[in-house]
Amino acid sequence: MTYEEFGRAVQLSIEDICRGICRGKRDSIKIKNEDVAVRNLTVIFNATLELGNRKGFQAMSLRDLSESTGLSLGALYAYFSGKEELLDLILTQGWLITNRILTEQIPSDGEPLERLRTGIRTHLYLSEMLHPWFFFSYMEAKNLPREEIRKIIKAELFTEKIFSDILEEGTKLNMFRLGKSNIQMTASMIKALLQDWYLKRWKYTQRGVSIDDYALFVTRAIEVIVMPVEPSLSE
Amino acid sequence: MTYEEFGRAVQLSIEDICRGICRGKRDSIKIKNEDVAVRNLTVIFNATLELGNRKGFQAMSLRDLSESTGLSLGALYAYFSGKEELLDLILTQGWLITNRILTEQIPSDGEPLERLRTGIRTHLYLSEMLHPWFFFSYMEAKNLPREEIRKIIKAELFTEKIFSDILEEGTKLNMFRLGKSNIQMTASMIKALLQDWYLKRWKYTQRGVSIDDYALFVTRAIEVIVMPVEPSLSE
DNA sequence: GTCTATAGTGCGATAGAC
DNA sequence: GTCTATCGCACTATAGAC
Repeated sequence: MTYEEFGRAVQLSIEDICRGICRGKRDSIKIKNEDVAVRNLTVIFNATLELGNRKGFQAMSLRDLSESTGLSLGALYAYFSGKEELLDLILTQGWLITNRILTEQIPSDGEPLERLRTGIRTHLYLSEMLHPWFFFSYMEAKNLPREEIRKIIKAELFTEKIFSDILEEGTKLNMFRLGKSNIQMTASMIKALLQDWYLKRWKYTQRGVSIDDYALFVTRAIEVIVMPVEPSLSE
Repeated sequence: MTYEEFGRAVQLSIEDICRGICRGKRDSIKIKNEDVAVRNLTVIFNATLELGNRKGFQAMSLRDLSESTGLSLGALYAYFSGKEELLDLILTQGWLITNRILTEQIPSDGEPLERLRTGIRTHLYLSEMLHPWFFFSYMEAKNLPREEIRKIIKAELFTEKIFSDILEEGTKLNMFRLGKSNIQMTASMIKALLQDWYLKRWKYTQRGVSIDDYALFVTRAIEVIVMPVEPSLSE
């Protein structure tokens, strides 16, 4: 699977996220016309992610957001009750979608090696598709209230567990060769490499490293570590 | 070398950083008594790093800082001209020290494998010793003015180059087996793993993974990738 | 060198016209 | 649904007493 194929298979955008929110919160949201609500909420979210990733969510004022969206200060409050709720909406909804796609796309059975490869590619592709959201939620995590932080930590560990489960099964089947403590460390390492893609995208873009190049590199690196005999990185 | 040994060899603390600043800025700083200046600047820096890492530098008010340091609002302004300069002081000085220690500790000649191992350990140990500073500068980087961001990017690439130089030399000497494009990707991967240590320290601490455990894991993982025959990760 | 008091600014949020 | 106008508050930074 390449990123292009993934893009065709998984139609997904910030707009879909917004539609989900509108449906879910038809009571609390003050806008009755769904098309208007979805359209504006999409503009608001994109602007929030852009401003937040550039100067930080705290530093972004609602006046900035107003200017950037073309909506007035007053109008913004028809879509959320305050800055705090805006943050919560973005994070919660993104997290729901991420989990759904990861669970859907990574087969729960089959060859561990194949599942490992699919897991790595799916996570990379998803983070590419929702790059502003992934970057935002990583960078803002530490500034959140305690309850939100617990959610984010749970999400981090959930993703890691997807990989450690695969590694564990492969080890049981004697296809991977990892000691018990190294299973968790390796899963953690996979996560770190997946995150580096969206945290340092400027670097990879600048070097002409495509997401499929990166996926291939990570896959091979992990395979060398978990497999008894090497598919070598050498050219 | 273990972390404990490193700690004895490299005496270093936030206080030393502050003394460097006081000496360097004897003109602009309003405090004449160096001992007082160093002591208070140390308190200010530690509090700034703690508050900044918990709620974000932008969200930290000087009132927070005043309460946390025990100095009054007015007194703080004897040590820096404003929030912006405070940020600049912390980042610039930390960066100077980091570069100095990395350059000092990683031998510029010798066996590439040994230099690789030393480089990994030195960076890990240094980031552990100055953990609040490393975490802070990573997380605040994106919110900085353009000129500061250029500095940080330069620092990122500088560290990466230390590793890609080692990998390149080892490849020339036929001790490592890496294609040209994989040299840079591997160096980038090393950086990502080094950064994961200080970005997710809560996770590793929680799991009882010590910094020396982590250093060993990373070293072995990288060795499996760069070396033709494996020192295996298996137990 | 450190304090208290306060000036001036820009924020989040709301009210009420359209 | 969206606007403008404005309230009350918290912020950065400074002035001047001690």
